[in-house]
Amino acid sequence: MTKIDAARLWSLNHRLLMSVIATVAAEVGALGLEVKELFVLSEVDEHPYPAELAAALVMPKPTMTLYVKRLEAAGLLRREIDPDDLRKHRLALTPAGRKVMQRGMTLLADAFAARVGRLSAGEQAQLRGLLEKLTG
Amino acid sequence: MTKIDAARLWSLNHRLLMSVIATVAAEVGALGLEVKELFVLSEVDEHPYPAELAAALVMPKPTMTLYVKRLEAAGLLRREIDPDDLRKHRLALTPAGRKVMQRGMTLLADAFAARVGRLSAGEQAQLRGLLEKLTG
DNA sequence: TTGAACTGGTTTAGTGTTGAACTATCGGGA
DNA sequence: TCCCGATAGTTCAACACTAAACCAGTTCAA
Repeated sequence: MTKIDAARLWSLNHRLLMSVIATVAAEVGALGLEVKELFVLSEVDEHPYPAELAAALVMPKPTMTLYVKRLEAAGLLRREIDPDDLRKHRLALTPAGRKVMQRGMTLLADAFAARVGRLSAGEQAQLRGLLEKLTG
Repeated sequence: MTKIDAARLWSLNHRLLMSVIATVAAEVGALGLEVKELFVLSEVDEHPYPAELAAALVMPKPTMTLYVKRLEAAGLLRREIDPDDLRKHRLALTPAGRKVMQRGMTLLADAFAARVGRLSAGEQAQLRGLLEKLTG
């Protein structure tokens, strides 16, 4: 694969993602949530500390502070000091937060699926495996 | 593939792209350019009008106004009124703009390729095939 | 123990982005 | 010809984002 081909693929891929975000923004907004906030919620189980979350989602720490604050105020997230390390704030989804997160991810998945419908189930699994290697 | 898996797939893809952007930001910056400005340059040939560009790159028109203004001021872009429709501003890369664009896209491609390098030759071929189906 | 270096998280101040409203032009129908 | 609705692009005020600096708590070597 030549360099210019890789750049082209990358660019198309980027456009695909931007377009999916734009498509679901309105529906996700109806849940009282922004798309980026939805991403935060979706990773809380796996990365329950703000600094971890920020690294996983590739965003600066102050931005995460802001999102966590908003999500907590909205009652979607709980936050408590970690007794083992008083610097850390352990995060957890509230029941409402989990519900909204699942609905939002379904919206996102639907929009994405509409575009990747060209791939068979097997191919989708394949793609997932490859992306996991790339992001690991 | 369940919906939640599709969401996971989307999330992985998104993280990959964000991470590549973060990686090249400094090098592209050395060219006197932001990554998003680079994207604008890369699409000018194909979409020579601001409104078209904004749609193609999925960004609002005022943002495009700003980028075009900056890129023109930097001497990377030329802008002239379209004689056939006085509302339109036809855009074209200057020689300097084309050079910078090509260098920037190479940086982007290299960063992408560095990650693709984790995959075996067979896996790379697989990935390429899948992405081509997705974006083709 | 102490304190220097590090990590988690927040605040602030400045920059970047964008929705809403605007101007100018176009295109088509009466 | 004269509207009227639509489109290209811009302006501006409001909002979102983040770099830099900061505080608090932890770790570990001396």
